[in-house]
This record gives sequence, structure tokens and C-alpha cells, in this order.
Amino acid sequence: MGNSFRIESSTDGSLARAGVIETAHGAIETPAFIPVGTKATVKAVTPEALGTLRTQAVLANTYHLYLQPGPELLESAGGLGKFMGWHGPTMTDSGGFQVFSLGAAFGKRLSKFGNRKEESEKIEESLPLAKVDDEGVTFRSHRDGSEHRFTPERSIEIQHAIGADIIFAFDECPSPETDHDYQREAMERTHRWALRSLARHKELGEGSAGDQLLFGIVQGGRFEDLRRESAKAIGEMGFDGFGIGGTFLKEDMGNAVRWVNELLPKDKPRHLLGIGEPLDVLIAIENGCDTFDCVAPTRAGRTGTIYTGEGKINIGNAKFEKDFSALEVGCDCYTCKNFTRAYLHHLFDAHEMLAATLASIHNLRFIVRLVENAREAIVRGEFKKFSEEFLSRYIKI
RNA sequence: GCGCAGGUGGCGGAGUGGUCAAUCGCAACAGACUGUAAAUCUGUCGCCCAUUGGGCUACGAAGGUUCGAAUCCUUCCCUGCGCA
Repeated sequence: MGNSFRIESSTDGSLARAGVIETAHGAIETPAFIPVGTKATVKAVTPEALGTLRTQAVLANTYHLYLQPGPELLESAGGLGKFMGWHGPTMTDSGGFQVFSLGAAFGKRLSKFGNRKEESEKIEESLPLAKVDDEGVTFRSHRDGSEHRFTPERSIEIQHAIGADIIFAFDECPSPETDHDYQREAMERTHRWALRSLARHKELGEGSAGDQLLFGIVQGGRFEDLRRESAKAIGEMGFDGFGIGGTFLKEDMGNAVRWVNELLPKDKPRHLLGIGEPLDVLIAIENGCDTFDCVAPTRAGRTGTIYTGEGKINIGNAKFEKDFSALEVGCDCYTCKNFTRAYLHHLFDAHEMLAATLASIHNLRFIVRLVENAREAIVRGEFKKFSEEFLSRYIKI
């Protein structure tokens, strides 16, 4: 596997860098925000619109596509991109995150970020749908309860069938509530799984056309020793790039990412998994990440939260009923150029499907543009200044 | 005019002597959402103070029975259906 990544510029004083990842379906100029299209669709947004808002790649999910419509179907369709009508680069997550979301997090209000305040609300216990052992993970389908088993090998096989340009090693994503001991155990297991993922990838000829890039995933939670150990181990295994996975406390994310990126090989791309609020993206870039995927822009958009330069607004609020200005004045997205806050308010109020589409388009464009601007700033050598200017305006309302 | 069925919080609709400021749904108001179990979830939702809690006014209106009434009785008003 030749190197498919080159750095165009990097800044002094931070780990931020601008580069290009070459894939079989085109280049990704980094840093880049990658929208999530779990089930081979970025919810509510057409591929055409994704192109217009200058999305560079889409990330789908192995677990979901495996359950529906199944890897065989995707393979006969000519691969993920062709199937979904998206002709740019694609990625698939390995299913490792579902170890968490269907496991420890199942039935609880738990996200990638831990809560420093123990909001110990009594949460009704529900049986997890995922169980980890050293060999792999046994899942129960969230759709029909049927039992399925993922191993690192199986995940890679499925990802080969799905055919995304960048695929990920199968990992265990532990809960933010787990302690150092368990984080170590999960990390070590993830390392073993990484080697197995890599081995299976090679056996299969590195992708059907030999052109799938495999990224290894760093774990270690919020613990510095584990993060560094994981970065070192995964970094030496010979992956085409890296994913930074796992969970942390909100305020520790920047550190966790920095610990890792100080040690990962500089000449390979680093993808921060599942991060994507505007502030977090800037922190990630500053600390050396090249790409990030996140459901936040689309999920928030679908549920009425709109990103603006001054922070997030909830468009359903009564105060927007007669606000005939754009969602964000000066925004170059389709939604802002053609519709008003009052109209979006009405669409949400009326539960119209177009609400989700227009809001998702805006939020995606907002964050894609933020990252585009960050890239330009890196190239100019002014990332720090750019970031500070953005932060000074972007207040959490 | 007679007969029957009804009148409950913004709306729909439970409740038919005490644990009822009143199930539930909708609407309203607000919040959350970070590798998507998500076009989802949570909270508030008579009025006034309060942290747990307390006070007040309420189930068409007015009287009455009862220790106690949204629930029982009387009269009145209104609505729907049927018959004249």
C-alpha cells in the first residue's frame, strides 16, 4: 500500500495541518468534515445537495448495512457509492461503535462524552444488545432481535463487500463510565483486533480492487498513558491511516487527541471518529486531526437545532415565528439563499419533511465551510487567529 | 313543545361519592442531541408563593344532600339527535 496522503502545510505552534488524501473515488482535501450516512444515505439530504454544499466524502456504517440491505446486495450493486448515487469518496465505520451504542449505552442516555456531573438519574435497566468477548462481539439486531456475530475478520470481509474507499479496523468502543482497568483491557483487545483486521485485509487483497485504505483505531479513553500506548502500538502496525475512537470527558477531548497525534506517524491521515460540533472540530484540527465524521449536523438539524456564527438556535422557538431573515445572514447554502427562519419554523411546526432537509443542508454547509475556512487559514499560517475569531463570536446561547 | 344523550383544563377525551388540580393524546412552551436503536428524546403545562412544600380557584350556572361532590338531588342555561 503506497502512501495516499500528503501534507501541504502545517502550522507552527499547533499540530494543525492541511493535506490531501487520495482515494479510488477522488481526493479529500483535509482537514475535511465527513457527513455520516449510516444506512447509505445522509438522512434527508440528496447526494446532489451534498455535492452542492461541497461535501467531500460520506461515512456509512458496517453494522447497519450488514443488517440491511446486506453486504451481498451492496456488492452486486457495485459498491456503496454506486448504490447510493454518491460518486465521491466513501468510508465505512467497522461496527465498533455499536459495541458501545448497543452495549453499555443501550437504554441509557449515554454518548461519547462522559458527564462530569453525576446526573445519576435512575435509568431503567435494559438488556444490552451487544456482548464483547476476546474473539469478537455478539449482537442482537436492533431491528428484529436476531443474533449476529462480528469478529475483526468478519467486519473486514463485510467492509470489503460494501466497498468503501476507506474502511476501519474493528474496535471496542468502551463507555465513558469505564475505569482505567477496563479501558486498558478494551484497548489491548482493540490492538489484537487491529492486527487481525489488518491480516484479513491483506488476505483479501486489500480490497476487491486492491484500493481500499484500512485505518486502525486508537483507543484509551481519557487516560494519557493508555492513549499514548495505543497511538504507539496502532501507529506501528502498518495501517494506511488512523481513526481516533473512544470516549472521553468533554473537556479532555483536545488533550486525548493531542496525546495521540503527537505519536502517530505524521505522514498518514488521522480521522477523529464521531466528532463534529463546531467547537470540537476546531479543537480537533488544532490538535492534528485531518478528517472527522459526525451525526451532529444532520441530527441536530433534523430536530430543529440550527448552527449559526453566533451559536446554536432552536428554530422551533416561538421567537422565530415572524423572523423573515435567513437562518444565518451571509450563509452561502441553498437553504439560506432561498428561505427564511419563519419558513423553517413553520416547516418544523407542521412536521413537514422538508424541514429536516433544509436544516440538514444548512448545518452541513455550516460545518463544511468552517473546516474549509480552517484549511485556508492553515495554509496562510493563520489558523490560531482564525480559530480565536470564530470562538469569540460563537457563543453558546 | 316533548323524548333521549350530553356539557370536564387551549382542543379531543378519561374519571361517575373520598387517594382529583383531575389518566391519556394533541396543541403550547422550553431543553437535549457528537463513529445514528433517532423525521427522536426529556421537562413544564389552572393561578400564586416555595427547595421538599404550601395556599387559592376550579369539572355549564345556581341552590341542595353529605364529614366529604367533577361524581347524588333540584331548578335554570346551552348543545346534538329523534318526535311533534
